[in-house]
Amino acid sequence: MAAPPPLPSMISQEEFQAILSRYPMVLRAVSEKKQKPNDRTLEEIDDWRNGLSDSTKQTESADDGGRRLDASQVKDIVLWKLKRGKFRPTILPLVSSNPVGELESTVNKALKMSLPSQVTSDGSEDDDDDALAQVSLVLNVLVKLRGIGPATATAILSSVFPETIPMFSDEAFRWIMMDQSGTSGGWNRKIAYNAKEYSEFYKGIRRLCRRLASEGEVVDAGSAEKVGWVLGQEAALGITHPAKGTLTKPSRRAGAKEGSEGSVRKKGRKQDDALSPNSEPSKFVTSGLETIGSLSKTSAKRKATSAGISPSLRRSKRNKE
DNA sequence: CGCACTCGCTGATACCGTGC
DNA sequence: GCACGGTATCAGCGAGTGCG
Repeated sequence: MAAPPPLPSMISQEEFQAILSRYPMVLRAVSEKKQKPNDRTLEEIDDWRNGLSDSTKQTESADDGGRRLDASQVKDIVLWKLKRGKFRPTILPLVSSNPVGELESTVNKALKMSLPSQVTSDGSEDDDDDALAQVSLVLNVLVKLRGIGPATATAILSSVFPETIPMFSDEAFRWIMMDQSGTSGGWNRKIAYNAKEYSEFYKGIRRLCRRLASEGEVVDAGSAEKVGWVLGQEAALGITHPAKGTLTKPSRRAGAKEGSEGSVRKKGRKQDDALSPNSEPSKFVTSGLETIGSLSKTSAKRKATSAGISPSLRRSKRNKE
C-alpha cells in the first residue's frame, strides 16, 4: 500500500518541489495512457497552455484591454482539462454551442475583471475571504456560458492567471481537503463541485501558499494545484517513487485502483462512494459566501438554451440497473 | 408567482468481468 | 494471457418541485 501523501498543512518546501518536479513524468504517463492516434497529446496541449499566461500578457499590453482569449483558445483549454482529468464528452459540444461572439465577449469580460494578487507571507485569512469574493464574481460571469461550470471556469482562469487562480481539479481538491478529513476520504472523496467546496479548496490553496511563502518558498496557486494533481495521479496510476525518481508502473489492470486507497474495490466501480450515496450534501449548497453563479443554473442559462446542441438532453430510460 | 434547489439525463471513456 | 463486451463514471443541463 502506498504511503499516504504529505498533507498540505505539513508538506515541506523540499517535498513540494520534489513532487512538482515529477509533473512532467506523470503528465507523460497520463498522456500515453489516454493517447489516441491522430490526436494532439496531453503533453502538447499542456505545453501550449503553459505558455498561455505569457502570450496573453503580450496581447494585454498591445491592446490595453486586458488579457484576451479567442474562442478556439477557450475550447483548447476545455480540451486540456478534459484530457487531464476525466473525459466528459458532453462538455466540449456544449461549450462549442455558445455563439463565438458571446463566448469571447463573456470570457474577455471575465478576464478584465480584477483578481486577487499572488499570496505572500504577510497575508491573513481575511485576505482570503476578499480574494475569494473577487474570484467568485469572475466565476459568476463565466458560468453563464453553456458548458462552463465552476470547474471549467477555473480551468480557464488558471490558464491565464496561474499565479493566483488554482484550477478546481479533482486530484488537487481531494489532496487539499485531506487536511480536514485526514486521508480517510482520500482519493475517493466525493466532490460536489459547488461554491462551498471551491471556497474551501481555494482557501486551502492560499493557506498552503502562504505557509510556504513564510518559510521562504514563494509558490503560485498553479504550482500548488499541480502538486495535488501529481499526487492524485500517482495514486491512481499506482506509481511509486522510492525517493530516487524511478517510476514504477503496474500493469493497467492490476494497478488501476490499487495504491489509491490501496484497498479493496471490487465491483463497486470507481471512486464514488466515499460518502454515503444518499448523504450527498445538497449538491448546490449556497454557502454564506457569494454563490458562484449560484451554481444552480437557473434562468440565465436556460434562456439561452433553445438552440441547444442536443435535443436529447431530455430524459430517457437509461436507468442504471 | 418567482426563485432556489433537486434530480434524472447525456455519452465517450475507463475499467472490470468473462470467454476464448 | 489477451480480447471483447458491458456498464459505471461525472460535469453540466434543464424540467420539475417546493418553499417563501
